[in-house]
Amino acid sequence: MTEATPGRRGGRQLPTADELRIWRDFIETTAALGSRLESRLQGDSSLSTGDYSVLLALSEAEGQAMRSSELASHIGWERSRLSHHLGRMERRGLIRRQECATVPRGAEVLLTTAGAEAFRGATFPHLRAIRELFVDALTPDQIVAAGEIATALRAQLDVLGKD
Amino acid sequence: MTEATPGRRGGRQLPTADELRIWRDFIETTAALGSRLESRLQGDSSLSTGDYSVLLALSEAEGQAMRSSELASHIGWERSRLSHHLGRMERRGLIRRQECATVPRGAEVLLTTAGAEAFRGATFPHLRAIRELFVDALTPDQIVAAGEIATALRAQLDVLGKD
DNA sequence: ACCTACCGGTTGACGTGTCAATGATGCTAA
DNA sequence: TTAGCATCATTGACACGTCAACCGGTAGGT
Repeated sequence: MTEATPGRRGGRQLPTADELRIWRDFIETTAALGSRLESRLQGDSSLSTGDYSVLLALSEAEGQAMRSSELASHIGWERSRLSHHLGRMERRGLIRRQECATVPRGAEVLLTTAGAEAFRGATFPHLRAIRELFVDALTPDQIVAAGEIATALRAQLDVLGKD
Repeated sequence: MTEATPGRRGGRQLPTADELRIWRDFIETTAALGSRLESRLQGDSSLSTGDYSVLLALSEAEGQAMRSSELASHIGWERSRLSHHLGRMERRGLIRRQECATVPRGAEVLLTTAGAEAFRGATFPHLRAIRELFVDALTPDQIVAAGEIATALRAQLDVLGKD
């Protein structure tokens, strides 16, 4: 680097103009990509990506059922978020909740037939959208690079903690 | 199944397992990055990234003022979204709205002193967070690659249209 | 036994985003 | 002129997320 003082990364405090431009492109484009996926899924199946995550997890679970906390940590959500979301999904008939026999004060979340059906109908168009919007947009090298970038960013998020 | 004829990219319909894993890492990590930035900004300045975008645009505008529509297209928001957001920012005293002299039906959005001050206080910590969470996480090559990936993804979003 | 502390889950308040509908006002064409 | 029509902005209804408070129950320590 061009810095004289050997602080961390040369002691530079702020991003350069180029770095900032790339940052904005990157964060805005990935956000736009996410919301495009969201609206594609919505149009194809009337499910949100949140619904999809929940249905995917339940579909793969034994007995198409999971305890609420377990489900939350499996898909990486806070319990409160999941609880609100399950309420909305229950109103739409996609899942059911019932007292858990084994765990006191536990809630068992189960997939309904309507939920399973909605998930089956959503899978193919969703994966196709991922191919069209992500895989087809990039060269194989870029896909690999995207994976490495994600790994590096995740590592930095982890090392800096929740501060 | 559906593919006796060679479609594009060898007729492959769905992403491979590797592509899907990278996709998930990528989209989840970028989303997490965005929300970490959000909460850093919130903690440092009590502003959201939405607030920041609005304040940035107004700060750079002549007379610290802009017409609502102009502002919306400048930061790439729908007008309805902006209107809701401006309502909340106005309640907090960050901006003011008044009838526009030049354009009939136009609303002029102006930065208040409190808004300008909040923006000044937020800038440095925000840029520092971008450096820590993004720039410092990646090698220079990866930063360049991230820019190229963003460009390629954006191009694909544009070519596929709003469907 | 009692107090406390945690644990699983829910709830309410509020900020945020989208969509569709609504004013309010100019522009244009029959 | 007037009947449409586009434009600028707001509004209401709703989905989604986070935060903090809460409730009910189990477990430990005294």
